[in-house]
Amino acid sequence: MLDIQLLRHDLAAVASRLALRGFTLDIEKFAQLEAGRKQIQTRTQELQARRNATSKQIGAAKAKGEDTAAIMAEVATLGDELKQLENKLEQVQHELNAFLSVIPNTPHASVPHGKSEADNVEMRKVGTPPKLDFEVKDHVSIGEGLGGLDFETAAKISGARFSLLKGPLARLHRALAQFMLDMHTEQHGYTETYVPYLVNADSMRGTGQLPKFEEDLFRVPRVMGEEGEINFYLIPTAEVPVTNMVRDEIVPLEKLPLKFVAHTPCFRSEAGSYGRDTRGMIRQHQFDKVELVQIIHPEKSYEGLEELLGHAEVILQKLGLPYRVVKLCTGDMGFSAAMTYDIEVWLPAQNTYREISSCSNFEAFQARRMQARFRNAQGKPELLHTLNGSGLAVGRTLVAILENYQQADGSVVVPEVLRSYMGGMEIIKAS
RNA sequence: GGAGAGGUGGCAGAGUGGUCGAAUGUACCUGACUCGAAAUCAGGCGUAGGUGUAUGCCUACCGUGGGUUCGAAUCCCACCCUCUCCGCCA
Repeated sequence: MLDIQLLRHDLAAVASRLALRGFTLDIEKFAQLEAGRKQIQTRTQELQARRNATSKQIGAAKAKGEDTAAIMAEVATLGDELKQLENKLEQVQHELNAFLSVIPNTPHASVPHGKSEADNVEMRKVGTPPKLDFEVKDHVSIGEGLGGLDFETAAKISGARFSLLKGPLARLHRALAQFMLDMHTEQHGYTETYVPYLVNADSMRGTGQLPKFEEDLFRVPRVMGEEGEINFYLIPTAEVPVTNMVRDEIVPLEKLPLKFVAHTPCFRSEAGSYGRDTRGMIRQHQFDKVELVQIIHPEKSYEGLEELLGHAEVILQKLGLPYRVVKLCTGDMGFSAAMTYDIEVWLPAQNTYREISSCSNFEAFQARRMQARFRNAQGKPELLHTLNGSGLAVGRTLVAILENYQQADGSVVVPEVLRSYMGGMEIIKAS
């Protein structure tokens, strides 16, 4: 959510910044909603003030035992208009709120301008793609060849876009998550958290998934009450429950920054991605991810973003996986982000880099929706900044290991840092 | 699932229809006293919004949403959450 004061005072500037990311702000609609709101609100408050004053008179008069019939008759005439105005005001405020809540964040000034993925800017390449002097297989062939990856059974149990791991590959998956958690808690200063996987609508609104992206989520109906249904939502990322820990909270200044890490499954409906990445584990309805979240002082958030990005990169470095970092352009950034770096890992079978982590600064965009604040040096509540990034997507990391560490005979070498998590196993062979 | 208690300001905790946005304590800020601090004393101290050049004035907010009333923290209804006991249970 953008600051409504900013829109009131500098509408044109906000509109032009949003235009950079391909979003057209309906200036006229905003002006019209605002004008309506102002007029109705002023009139409503006038009437309320009059009603309150008169009611007080009645109270005072009654206390003295005077007759109040005349004043009561007078105030009674206010009732209808006031009720109407109050309803109107509520309606226009709802409209205004709905209007605001689908406006994306404004990009940071340093974000490169562009329309799509093609305009993202490569920051650096780290590591060298392995030279494989044999016919390179993709992770599906490798995994199935090892007898540890089974899409058919997953499809029988659930359907398309699910996978099933067995034996050493299932263990490798677990090893990866453990390794990442250990790195972030022991080396990078994050507090490990275990969080709910089903969250309420307020939490989804807080981080920006709702109201605009409901079709990307799995909704779990909970109660059908008189007021309508109450839903749970399956988390599409641990960002949602972890960031919402500070929703409606005022965090003491000295506790900042809060740094949390969580390993959770993520559930995405992948509506609108029909036909994309249908083969393999790249795009699934369910996948595991280790997520880093920082709740941070506004002046420190860009520093924090670089740091968080570095924490994610270390994982790839330790695993010996080649990757590159790209800075997303204005047109490719997510709804809530002010700046985003993607980390892309090298996948030999695709002969390209594929996204394995996304690290963003949301500035106060999420915090404003969540009313997540801290008490500043003057003792006044002020909005926090929020950051998050994958550190890393576990399934895609598994894919990268299978492909980068594959051998001519179809076996896969276990990266050294994972061996202690694998009971000392150095190589995964077909059973 | 059954029975009961409760949700009020940063925290604790009064308040059962009329100057209650809310006593009191505590925390915090300012001043006095002090070489300085503690203690003491005096004053200040919620959030959001509207409006005005301005001291300011006004509105809303006592879990959430409805309702009754001239007037609701206070009465009524529904829901959410927390706690205690019983039952069931990974």
